[in-house]
Amino acid sequence: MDVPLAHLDRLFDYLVPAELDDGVRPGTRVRVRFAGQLVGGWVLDRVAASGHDGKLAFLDKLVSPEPVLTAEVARLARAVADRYAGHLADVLRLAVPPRHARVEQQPYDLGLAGPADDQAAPVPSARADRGGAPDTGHGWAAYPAGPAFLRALTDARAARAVWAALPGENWAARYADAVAATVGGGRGAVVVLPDGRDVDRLDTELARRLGAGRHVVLTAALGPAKRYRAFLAASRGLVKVVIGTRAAMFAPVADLGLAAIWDDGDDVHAEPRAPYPHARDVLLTRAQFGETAVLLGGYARSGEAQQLIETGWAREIVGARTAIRRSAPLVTPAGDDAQLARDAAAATARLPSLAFTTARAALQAGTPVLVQVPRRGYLPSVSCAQCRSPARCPHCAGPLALPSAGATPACRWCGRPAAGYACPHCQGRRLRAAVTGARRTAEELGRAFPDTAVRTSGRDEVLADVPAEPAVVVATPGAEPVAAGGYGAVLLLDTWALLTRADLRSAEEALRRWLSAAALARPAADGGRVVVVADGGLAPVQALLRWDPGWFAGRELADRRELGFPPTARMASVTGSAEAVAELLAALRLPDEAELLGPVPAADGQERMLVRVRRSQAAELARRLREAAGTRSARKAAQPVRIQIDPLDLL
DNA sequence: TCAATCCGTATC
DNA sequence: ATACGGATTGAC
Repeated sequence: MDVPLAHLDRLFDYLVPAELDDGVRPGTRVRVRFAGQLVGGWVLDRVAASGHDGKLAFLDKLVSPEPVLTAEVARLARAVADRYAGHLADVLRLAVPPRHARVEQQPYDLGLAGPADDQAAPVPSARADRGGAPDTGHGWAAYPAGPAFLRALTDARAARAVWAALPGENWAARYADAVAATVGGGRGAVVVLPDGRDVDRLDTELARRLGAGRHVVLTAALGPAKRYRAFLAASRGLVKVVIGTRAAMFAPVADLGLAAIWDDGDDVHAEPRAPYPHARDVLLTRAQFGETAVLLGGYARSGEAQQLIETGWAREIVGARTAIRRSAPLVTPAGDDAQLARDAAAATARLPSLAFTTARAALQAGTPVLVQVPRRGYLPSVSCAQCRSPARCPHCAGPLALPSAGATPACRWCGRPAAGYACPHCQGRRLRAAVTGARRTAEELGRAFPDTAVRTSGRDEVLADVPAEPAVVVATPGAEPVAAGGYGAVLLLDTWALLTRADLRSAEEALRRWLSAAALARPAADGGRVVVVADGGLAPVQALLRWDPGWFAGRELADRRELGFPPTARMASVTGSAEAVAELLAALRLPDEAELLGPVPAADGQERMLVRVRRSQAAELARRLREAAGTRSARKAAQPVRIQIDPLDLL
């Protein structure tokens, strides 16, 4: 029922008029009269008798006989709504695209050359054939646990893997291998990718592996008609493989054999609309319902992925140490320099000499150079003036901030002042504000390297690839083009802005971005060099030097366990006007041992409270938050509150 | 005594 | 939300 009220998030029985008897099937959209008005609704089931005591009304109208909500997706949506303390209707809005009547009438054109059968799915090739994209050339065989994982997919077993892609890996080809193996085993697959460029890459690889018309791309960027067409191809069972951005996470693929996501640490996987589900969580929930295999891959590893390994839920697939040595570029830090460390502005205004000479050598060798610079707009935060670790509240481990220059720092979570702060790492007592530095421009680099083409790839214009010729390519994280044959040098600049962000995940995020860029460099043996302008003693820098995302993720997860952060604990944030937040908290029956943090100011003069519980109480907390939202909405609360479970921005 | 209004509760 | 019912209030 499409009513935006928490306490009405339940089933209602309606009589079906005789003339609609055929069309009204589970999964169809209907219109019903509810509390005097006509609202949209979903047919979840047909039953002979109702348990409802009062008198039943008739359905008003069948919107379409197309059963767009499959039983599996309905169940999944309910589970997602429960986990995120949200409404089923909200999740269904995310799961089923708006109807497009014309598309529904048209016969679907698969663009098939001929009928393909599952048995003909190609076997993963041992040799790479990539036309441009870098590759290790060994496929899944480069990973000791790789072939067994593919076999499990072919045998339709529910293997669950966290995959650390080797530097230079053509990850899209490996995902295509995994999808082909799943299809070969007679089952379907859903793959979620961060952005359109990644979708294109996998699309190309899949077309190569499966042939035309065997898979479909589902992204919000397609627009309403194409999106609904792609959706119908899946819900009608015309294709078994759906790939796309997070819009694809609910794709109605029957008999799901593989749920996969690439680079799950990328924050674009978090849905910005209520109830704010994360694609990784949705896919894991799906996998738990069916006998579905899971593939979480990336050059980096998220804390959540690490948790899956440590709890034994998933197994890791990593390259052998020798394979990593063979394919990794040589990474050198350029930032131990005390001078650079003391002054962030100086560090970003000048290209350190090592970075400059490395880039020049790569250009002279006839190879392109990638320069990664962070996007603008990071939040200022406070860190130790001596060792630069982010300053955290001694009480609740929230981030400290300076209310005004020279003032006592205070916690942004619990509001407690942190007078006499001493850094837990180096005992330093002075704090520094880490403000956003000036962004290096492509023009500046052009001056540094005259006679060399400087290209940019970023928010406005994203390049997919660049040729194997000397050029300086300036890119923001996530927009790095793939270079034919790999980059001769990769420079990671302005690392300060990343590392000192007032964000729980800043170190993990920095490493994720660095590894993704560094993975595009040639192997060290072919001259591939990476210069990271950061202190070589920092953990994420160490992880990059050693190319060991697993080591870092393990450390990171241990830290989060210590501090009581997700994913080792479950947090919920309640945001709204002070009055609304107080109202919700008054209605909330806190689980035992739940911790309340805050209030802290949020955007637009709003207020935010955090609730923290152990993971074992996570479901109970979500249930009670739903209940509290229900009592509030039943009392016709005027002001809205936003409830988020494990929000990414735990400021 | 009747209607206008308020409040609480249910919404099939 | 909207709709309805029962209680409450106020004017004749």
